[in-house]
Amino acid sequence: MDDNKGRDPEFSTEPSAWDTLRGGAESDHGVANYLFTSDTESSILGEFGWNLHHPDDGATTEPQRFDRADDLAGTGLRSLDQVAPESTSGRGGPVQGSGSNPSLSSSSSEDPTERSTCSGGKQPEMPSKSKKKGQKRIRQPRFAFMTKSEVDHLEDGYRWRKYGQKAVKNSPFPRSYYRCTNTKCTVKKRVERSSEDPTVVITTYEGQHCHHTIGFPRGGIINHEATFSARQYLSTHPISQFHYPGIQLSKESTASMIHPEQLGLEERKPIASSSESTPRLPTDEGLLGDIVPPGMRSK
DNA sequence: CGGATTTGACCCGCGC
DNA sequence: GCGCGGGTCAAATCCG
Repeated sequence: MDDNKGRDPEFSTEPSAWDTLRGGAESDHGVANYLFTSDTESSILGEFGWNLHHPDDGATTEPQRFDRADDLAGTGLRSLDQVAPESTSGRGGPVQGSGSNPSLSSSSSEDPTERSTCSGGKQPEMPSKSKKKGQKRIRQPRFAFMTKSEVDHLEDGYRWRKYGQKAVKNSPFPRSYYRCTNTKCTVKKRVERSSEDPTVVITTYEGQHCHHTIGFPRGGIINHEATFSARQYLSTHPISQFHYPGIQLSKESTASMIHPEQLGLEERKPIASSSESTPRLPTDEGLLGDIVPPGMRSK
């Protein structure tokens, strides 16, 4: 809805972004892409708390972890500018509100961790429409996964507000942009369908929640056990600190596992590459304890 | 009426 | 330098 108009290749038949993903994986900046292969994903997912399966369907997903923006280059989600920790999106308008007042952080989270992860240390407010020029934006860590599902929306225990939708080049399906409704939370996610396989939903999370989940308003549940396990896993597997508990497919979903091979992901970098040894994020200190919902903590 | 969504405009980075 | 494409803003609109 924008510049795309007029030259919108929206319905072109060219390869999709995910085609790029398959073979175009390139981490120009030597950034490590973390991809859970079929070998490890199940265990990791399980321990990770990704109950990416509908209680009835047993749907699964294929997650990929991106520590930095650039890494998404491989996913076709290229050219994701770097967002400075202080400003997830330079323009930080009202909606961006997240940053509105990190220091305000209320109640349960006054600890520094929350500030650092939630607001990313972002400035309380950015003049709208004045993205700091010259300031390279540093993206927050991302975690993407593909889900075979009829529905786009995965219940993950958080509330999201849609703030944009764009036509994706070479794909008949638009990409939707959501951000966490929590004012202190800057987490965002993109949802799009694979142009190649319309049944595949690609969800990319960016940032880390600094608050608790709200549960599943639509009747879903959070797998506390799994999440707890995830905590334990995370505590010993820094790489997995990126934590999104309780992802759940909705009823209509007929999700099933998508194997890397099917997506040509075997061409991607192996899960554990270089920096995995130290996959820690700048803001991960004490993170785990903060992003785990209270109920799970008490466990 | 307030919150969520839609959607056109704008900004920015990157490739050519 | 320019055009393309992605990402975000924000006013308008929708909806409960």
